[in-house]
Amino acid sequence: MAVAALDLTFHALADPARRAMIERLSRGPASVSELAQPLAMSLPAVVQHLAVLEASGLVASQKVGRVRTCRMDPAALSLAEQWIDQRRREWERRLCRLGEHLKQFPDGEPT
Amino acid sequence: MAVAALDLTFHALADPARRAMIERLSRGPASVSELAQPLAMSLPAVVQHLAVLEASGLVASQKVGRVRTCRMDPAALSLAEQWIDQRRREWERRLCRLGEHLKQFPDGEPT
DNA sequence: CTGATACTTAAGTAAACGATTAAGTGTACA
DNA sequence: TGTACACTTAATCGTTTACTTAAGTATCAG
Repeated sequence: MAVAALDLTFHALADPARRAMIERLSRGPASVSELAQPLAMSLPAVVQHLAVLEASGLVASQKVGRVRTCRMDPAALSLAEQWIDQRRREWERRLCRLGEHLKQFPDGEPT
Repeated sequence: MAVAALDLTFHALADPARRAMIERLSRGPASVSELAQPLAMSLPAVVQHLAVLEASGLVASQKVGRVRTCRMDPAALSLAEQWIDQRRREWERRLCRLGEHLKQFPDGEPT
């Protein structure tokens, strides 16, 4: 269940244009045009990237008049961060166990 | 430059099979067959996923005799985690500034 | 030497991606 | 009213992905 959410989130983060959009939105809301302005691509391309970001939950938007305002939602970002952190912790935990183990056998691996 | 590295890392993390492989490797080294065993796909498919993981630097492997042993490298993971953390921090920093601002204008937005 | 094991390589395929251009919709404003 | 603006939709196109099967290579065990 959470698997698919991580799929969408990491996939959304795997593109430099989409990360640039998130970097912009982390500094505050922006319209679609404002998001598109620094990017070297057509507006429809930007909108497609935006759809990927919205599908992942990283970004939400609402339209008022003729301008759509986008804002970042850090919750999806935290989910991804937590997954990474858990893997890193598990890796470190294993190193600790390994160290404790080696202390008992000062002159080489027991097995 | 670091952009391409994040591309590769997030792309590597965007697939459930590859995340499963990393989860396995966070608990210790494993052979290709061991990585493949819980996955519902052919061995060549697993090897292709492994190539993606190695290209991102998340995993390294070496062959001894006929068995290739894979181990996780947490450095690439940290790089991704740092990018996420920076975005979250910037978002939070902006919330703080916004709060300070609103304190000066208790009855609505100044602009 | 023979056979089993552990990959490895190659080739092919269906679907997803990332972009484009062209045309359309709905606001805002003079 | 009419024109510029801010998207929006649709159709298309070349590339990359995520597999597959089939066949090949290199150990190791007896």
